[in-house]
This record gives sequence, C-alpha cells and structure tokens, in this order.
Amino acid sequence: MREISKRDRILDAAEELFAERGFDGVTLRQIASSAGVDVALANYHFGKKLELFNAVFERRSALLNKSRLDALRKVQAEQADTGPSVEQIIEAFLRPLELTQEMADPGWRHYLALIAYVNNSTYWGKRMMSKLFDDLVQEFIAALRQALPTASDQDLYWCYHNLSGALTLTLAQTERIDTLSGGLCKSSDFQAAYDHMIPFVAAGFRKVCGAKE
Amino acid sequence: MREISKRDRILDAAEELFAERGFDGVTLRQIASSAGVDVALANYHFGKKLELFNAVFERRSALLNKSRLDALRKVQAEQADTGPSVEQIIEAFLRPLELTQEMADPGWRHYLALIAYVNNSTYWGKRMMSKLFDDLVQEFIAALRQALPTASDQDLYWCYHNLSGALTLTLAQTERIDTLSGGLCKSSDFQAAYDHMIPFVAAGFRKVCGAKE
DNA sequence: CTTATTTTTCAACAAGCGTTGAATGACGTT
DNA sequence: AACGTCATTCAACGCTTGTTGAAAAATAAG
Repeated sequence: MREISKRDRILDAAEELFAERGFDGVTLRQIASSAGVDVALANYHFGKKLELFNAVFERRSALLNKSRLDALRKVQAEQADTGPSVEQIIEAFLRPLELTQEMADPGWRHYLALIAYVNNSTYWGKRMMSKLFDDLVQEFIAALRQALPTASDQDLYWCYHNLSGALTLTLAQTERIDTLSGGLCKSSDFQAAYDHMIPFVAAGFRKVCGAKE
Repeated sequence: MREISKRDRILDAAEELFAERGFDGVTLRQIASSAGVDVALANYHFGKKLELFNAVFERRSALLNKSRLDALRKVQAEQADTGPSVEQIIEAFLRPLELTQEMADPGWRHYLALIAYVNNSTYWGKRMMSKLFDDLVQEFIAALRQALPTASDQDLYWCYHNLSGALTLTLAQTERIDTLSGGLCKSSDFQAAYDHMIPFVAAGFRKVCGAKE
C-alpha cells in the first residue's frame, strides 16, 4: 500500500477546509496542521494561497467532466434515431455526481461542496466556473435544445439556471433539509436527492420549454 | 430629507460587503472605510464582528417574512373554498423577493444575496437559517401539502429543497447565466428569473408530488 | 561513499487583524 | 453655562496572518 505524498495530503486538507469555510475562512496553518506538515510546505509546492486554491479546484475537474460527458454520449448513442429524452439528459448530467459522492473516499464529496461554494459566490464564481465547466454545460444545453425543439434559448438557459441552483444546494450539503424535515430527509442521502431532482427538473423543462400545446 | 445615521451606514456597508465576500472575506476596516466612519464605531454599536454580522442578517428578516406571509394569506383568502393552487403558493413565496430586489434602494438586493451566502454555507447556514426562516417555510409547506394531498412529506421536502436551491442561486446574483447565455439572460433581470422559476417549480412539484396518474 | 537535487522544516519578517480604553465631540436638559 | 449622556474618534495593544530565506533532512545520481 502506497503512502500518500505530503503534497497530496495538503490538497486533500485544503479541499475539505476550503469547502467548509471558504477561501478566507481557512488559514494556511490550519491546512498544514490538518495535513500534518509544516506551513511553509504549501508555499513550496503551490506558491501563494490563491494558487493552492486554484490547484484544488482544478485537480478533479477534467475527470469529472469526462465522466459526465461519457454519460451523455452513451445515451446519445443508445437513442441515435430519436435523440435522448429530457430525463435521460438530466440523468446523464446528475448521476455521475451522485456516484462520486457515494464513494468511500470523502475527497469527491468535499470537492463538489467546494464547487457549490464557488458557484454560489459572486466573487469567485465568475472567474473560476466558466473556465472549467462552460464547455461541458453548453454540450448538455445543446442536447436539451434538440430534445425540446420548440424552446427559445432564453427559456433553455433560465431552466438550466434552475437546475444548476437545485444541484448546487445539494452539492453544498448544508443539512438544512435535515432540520427542516425533522430528519425525514438527509443531505447525505444523495440517491434520494437525485431521485427527486431528476423528475422534478425534467418536468420543469417540459413545462417551460415544451411545445405550447 | 433626513440624514442616514452612521449606525445604519455601517449596517449598509457590512450588508453589501458580507454578501459579496463572506464573513471572513471582509475586514472591519473595509466596512468602516466604506461607511465613512472610524473602525471603533462598529464595535461601539454592535460589539464583536460576529454580532455585527448577526445584526445585519436579522435586520430585515421580520419585514421579509411578513411580506411573504401576507402574500400567502391573500391567496388563501381568495381561494377560501378550494385552497390556493401550487402556482399561487409558489408565487406568494417568490414574488415578494422580486419586488424588494427591484426597488431603487440596493440594500434589499444585497441582503438577499447575503441570505444566499448563508443558506449555501454549511458553516453558517445551520446556525442562522433555521432560527429566522423555519416557521415561514413550514407555513408554505403546509399550504403545499394541502394543494397536493397525495404527496408524502418526504417528497414535499425534497421538492422544497429544489425550489430553495433554484431560488438561492438567483438571490446570489452570480452573473454566471449572463456569460453562459452570452448575455441573453441577465442575473439582474429578476422578473425574467421568477417568471421562469414559478412554472418550472410548480411543474416539478406536480410531477413528483401529484396524484399517481 | 560523494555529490546533487529535491523535499521538508525552522525561524522570523512585516503587515494587517479584531478589539479596547481613554480622549474628544455633539447635544439636549436643567 | 454647566452638566450628563450618547456618539465618535484616536492611538495602541497583542495576536495571527501569508510569505520568505536559509538550514536540515531525505532522496537520487554518479
């Protein structure tokens, strides 16, 4: 069994702490302490604090984009004649996230919570989200445009905005729904979250972007 | 024309800056400078930094809750026989927010962006959201339960979670949809946001919580 | 074994932080 | 005009922050 390098331990610790408290809510000393290394080591490997943040944010993005795009290509291949349905597209967009979140390794869970933090932030979001995720999102919107041929682009983007919001709150794992529902629903129950989100969002798309009777 | 007190100028400045950069992303010196007062004055009026944050967060909550509850009571009174429809309930939940966001005073816009920050944060959200907004939310969920009599509570809460996410991202005003849509949709166009969100969410509720055929 | 190179720690820096106590200003009451 | 109260500023405190250069340890190369 291979040891985890100190460099990776710093990334892991930073990932978890940044996701929970945000960029300014965490000090390099906390990260170093949580990783069990000296403060200066983060600087040696990554440079400034902001560069460490970027390194964390970019580490898993390519892998994530690939698994989601693969899921889309798969349903597109399966429905080569008619094209995939709205539900199938949404499913390809969401299920890969569920899979990583339910893995034994908590790293992916922290990473997706970090994405939620960035995506919901005016200050960080504009800079960071587009660069890494725009291409993928446009790919999915193109598929939706084909599945909903009567939709205007404006309607499509606003519907995606709703989808993105519902997803973001799920990724954040705020546990708010736990207290609100008296323990009936749990933020950690990702399968239940996506099982409800997929038909909910698909129905929304159909209603707003579907044929006008 | 009445002068704005320095105390209120501190609240206004803190509201805007906290909403944009989060609790730890803002210093008391930035707040004081933006308000045009001395650093020590924030401490005199509000105590510690965290107490200032709480003061900002609570300042407008009662007023906001009242306007949303009034909107709900109104549609309930109008439809005393059948009870309000899902669309009417969602509309009562959302439109008061749109109204405050479109006011000339930008304070409300900043305040709702702050709510988005808190609601999406594991660290702050658990403590702060429930205390101020749970009663109101349960009131709306009760109304939805009545409009969707076949729904299980679990389904209802998960659907509310989706609604809350879509709303939160709108409140945050990240401008992500602006770049994504190439300027076709604007985060600042609240009317368009809610015009699309209401039918979208209502359709989701009906699909997930409606009668099973 | 020696030498280079990379990784890690140590010690310290200047800057900025939240917070405080005392001094000053403003303002209405008597 | 003198007083007391509230509002505001000033100056400074102890502490933590991100960052750095040099020392030490580990690893690889010859």
